[in-house]
Amino acid sequence: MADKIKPKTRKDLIMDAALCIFAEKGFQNATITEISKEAGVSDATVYEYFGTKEDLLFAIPERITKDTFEASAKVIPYIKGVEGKIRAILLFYIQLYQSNPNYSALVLLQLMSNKRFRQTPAHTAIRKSSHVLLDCIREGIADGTFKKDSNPYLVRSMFMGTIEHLFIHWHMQGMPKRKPSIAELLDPLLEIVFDGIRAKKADSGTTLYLKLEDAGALAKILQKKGGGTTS
Amino acid sequence: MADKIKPKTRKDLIMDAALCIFAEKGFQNATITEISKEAGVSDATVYEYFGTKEDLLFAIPERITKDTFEASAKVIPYIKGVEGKIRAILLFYIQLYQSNPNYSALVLLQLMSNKRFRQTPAHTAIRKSSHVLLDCIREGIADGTFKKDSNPYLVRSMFMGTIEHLFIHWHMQGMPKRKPSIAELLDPLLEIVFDGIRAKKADSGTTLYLKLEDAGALAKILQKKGGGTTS
Amino acid sequence: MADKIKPKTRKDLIMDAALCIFAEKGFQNATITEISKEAGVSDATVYEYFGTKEDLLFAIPERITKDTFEASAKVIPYIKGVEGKIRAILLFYIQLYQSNPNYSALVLLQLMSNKRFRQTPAHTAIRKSSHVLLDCIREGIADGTFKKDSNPYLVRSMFMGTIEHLFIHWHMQGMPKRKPSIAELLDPLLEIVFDGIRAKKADSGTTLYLKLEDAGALAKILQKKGGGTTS
Amino acid sequence: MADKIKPKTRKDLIMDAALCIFAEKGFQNATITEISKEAGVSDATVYEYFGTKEDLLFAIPERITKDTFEASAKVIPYIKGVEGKIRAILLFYIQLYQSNPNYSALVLLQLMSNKRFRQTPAHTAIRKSSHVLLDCIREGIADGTFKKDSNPYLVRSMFMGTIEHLFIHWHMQGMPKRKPSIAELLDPLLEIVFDGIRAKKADSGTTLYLKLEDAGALAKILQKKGGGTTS
DNA sequence: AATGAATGAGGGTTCATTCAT
DNA sequence: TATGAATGAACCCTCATTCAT
Repeated sequence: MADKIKPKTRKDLIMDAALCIFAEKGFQNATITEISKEAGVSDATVYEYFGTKEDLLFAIPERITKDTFEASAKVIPYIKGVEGKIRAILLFYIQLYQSNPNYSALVLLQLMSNKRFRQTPAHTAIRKSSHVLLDCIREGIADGTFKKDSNPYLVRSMFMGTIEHLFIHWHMQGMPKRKPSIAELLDPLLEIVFDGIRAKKADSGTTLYLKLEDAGALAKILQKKGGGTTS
Repeated sequence: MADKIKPKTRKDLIMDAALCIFAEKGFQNATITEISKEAGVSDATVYEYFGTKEDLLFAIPERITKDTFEASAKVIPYIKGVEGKIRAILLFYIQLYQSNPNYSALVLLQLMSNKRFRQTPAHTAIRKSSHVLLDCIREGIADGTFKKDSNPYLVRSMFMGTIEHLFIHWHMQGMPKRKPSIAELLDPLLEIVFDGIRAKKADSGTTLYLKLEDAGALAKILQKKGGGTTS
Repeated sequence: MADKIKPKTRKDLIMDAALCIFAEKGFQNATITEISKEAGVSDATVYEYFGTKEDLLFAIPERITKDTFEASAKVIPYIKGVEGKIRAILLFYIQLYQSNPNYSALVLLQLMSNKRFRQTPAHTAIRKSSHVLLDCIREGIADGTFKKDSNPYLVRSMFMGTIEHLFIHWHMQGMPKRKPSIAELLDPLLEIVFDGIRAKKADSGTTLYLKLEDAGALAKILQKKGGGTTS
Repeated sequence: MADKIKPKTRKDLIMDAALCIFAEKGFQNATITEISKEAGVSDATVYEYFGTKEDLLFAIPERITKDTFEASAKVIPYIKGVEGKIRAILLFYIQLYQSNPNYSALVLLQLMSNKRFRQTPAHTAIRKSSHVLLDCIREGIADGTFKKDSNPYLVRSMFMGTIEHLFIHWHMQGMPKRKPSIAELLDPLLEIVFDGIRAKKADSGTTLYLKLEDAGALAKILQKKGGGTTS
């Protein structure tokens, strides 16, 4: 456990400064001079490490995204059940975004709408992770956890869209302290979606939805054997 | 109902051109010269109508958004039931975005992350509409349509986030023809969310989740009186 | 003879200033700021008229060269005899170079060694003029004025090379007043070259080299047969 | 004749690389980084040997020019007759330029128009050689080989200007294989110039120009005493 | 109302050169 | 001696914006 505390290299300093400035003022309104000053180096030094202002921009998520998704990929396989896997993936996202607000501001507000970003390794990592999520959903459909007629793309958009929407609004409002933090909204979110797409079969024996006024009828049913509802 | 076909004013021509260029290249990468050329006027003429480039940017959603939400506001009151109202509101959004891709590209990719946009009349209209949606959700909770413990903010984010996510991805992929158009995904989306937040019983509103192997225990409970929840 | 004195346009002012600065300091060492200041306009104004610093460079000889060679082309046809034509062409060059030292400095010292200049209209005009000169030499060979075995390319290089060499050295020495001006050297130059390539006799054209001390032997030979020419 | 194969020093490597790059892209468009990479050393090493980029530029012709003109100076005195001497000097130039295209490109296209180059030792050597050429011409005038009224400066410019012109064009056209190589044009060049400036006196007894059909007349003349022609 | 013409202000990028190691 | 790392100093070029006509 002997931690090698890597001393921050100049390259790291520049990226840190750039993340800070880009997140605060946007890519176009940030200047190299401002970034280099924040990093404590000269303009020219920035160009020693990054060919272009845009290269610098794209280098930032590359480092962070790579680390995160590698960590994510190591954990996911150990989780059993698609619902648990999905929860884990989304939790990674939320924690990444929440623990590094500058990063999430950058990705969600600057990069997502940048077409050239779609061709960077960082975006490839994001896409890959997004694909893992999609596969989990498909797996859930295949193994009967979720309804057969669920649209996995829609479900993924529901997860990612909701989370991104929450973060975007959080950022646009100046990142106020939230009573229910966004992480705390994950389970309610999952509950709603899973509840909406979960297969509810009587005989297979998973879950039962019933209304209490049917209690009498239910009692009878139960004495015979099983029964369920669907939406 | 004699339609006044308004002849396109110079102002409209400029806004049309600007919408087109802004959507295609982004606000920062668009130039006034390019827009004025597209509009068939001179650079200086643009400044006759709009004080700054940003004023021009903000003027575009103002016109469109206002019209749309006025139309929306007229229709909503006539719809009975929160689920129907919510559906109507979201359909307005989707149709607006889908029928005017340049507009949705502008709003979703350029404006949403612009802090100054939040202080424009156009954003006020959007916020108002967003508030109507929130009110519908709250109404649904209050009238027992939705579960008492639903988080209306989360639910709204689910609706809006999902729809925006679908449109953003559609734009980023070059707006391909989709097999299920985004409009066609509205009902599946609603079904999942409503199913996830709908109160399972009209009068009491509590919900019971149980597993069938507890059927025996349940039968006893039911005979006494009761109910519980599981996730 | 009503002269329209064209007022110098801004474009002309810029080109004049640029010619001046480029000739003095060289293309690479001249700055747009310096030129625009000399022209009494702003940097940006230079770019209103010329897309690039290099465009500005190439625009200068275009104007001058075009005028000169048009004038030249009008006069040449009226001159009879290839020697007269050649003299006229070279005189045009010399007068152009001499009356506009900045221009000749630019062309001879900056542009001649610029590969991209070779693809400009100005260079096309120069090439055309150079071709006219070559044609005159060929014509002289064809019509018996010059020796059949003269190499027209070499002869052209002798004319142009000599003139350019004289001007280059004149420039490199700071354009001193010359006792024999370069124009005054034209006739001596022509005399030497023409004398060297002129056919000594129309019909036979073989050449004899002999030394006078062999006069006695020659006399005998001649009484038997023959006679010849030398170059 | 035991050759000392000098191992290429780092300094030589750098100069070789620089010659190569300068010739190809021009002084201004070449970068130290490019040169040092080509030489296999670091940027800083270049500055170990050469104070500035321009020093490096000027160092290149110094080495080559010195060697050449020393060799030239050793040979010339052994040649009898000014025409032979002139021929030898020009042949040295041509062979130098032709055998080392990068060098000639550098000298003719980059250095000739550089005012500071005129103050370098390399240029002094060139000037010295040029002066030897001038002295030969003067000697020819003085000893009656050439016409008394010949302008030695003009004659020198004719030699040097023609040769340089031929080489410049050869370079600007991408150094194509020439049918008559430039070296092969030397004698035709000399023939034309010498023919144009050679003193042609009957009594002094040098050369005779005559046409064969005049043979009869000539025979008579010769029996009296000499005769010549002029242009 | 409309615009041609002009520009101030600024930004990204390059590169010769330096210097501690 | 050799160099990796760093930078100061420019320069080209862009463009939103202005204003006289």
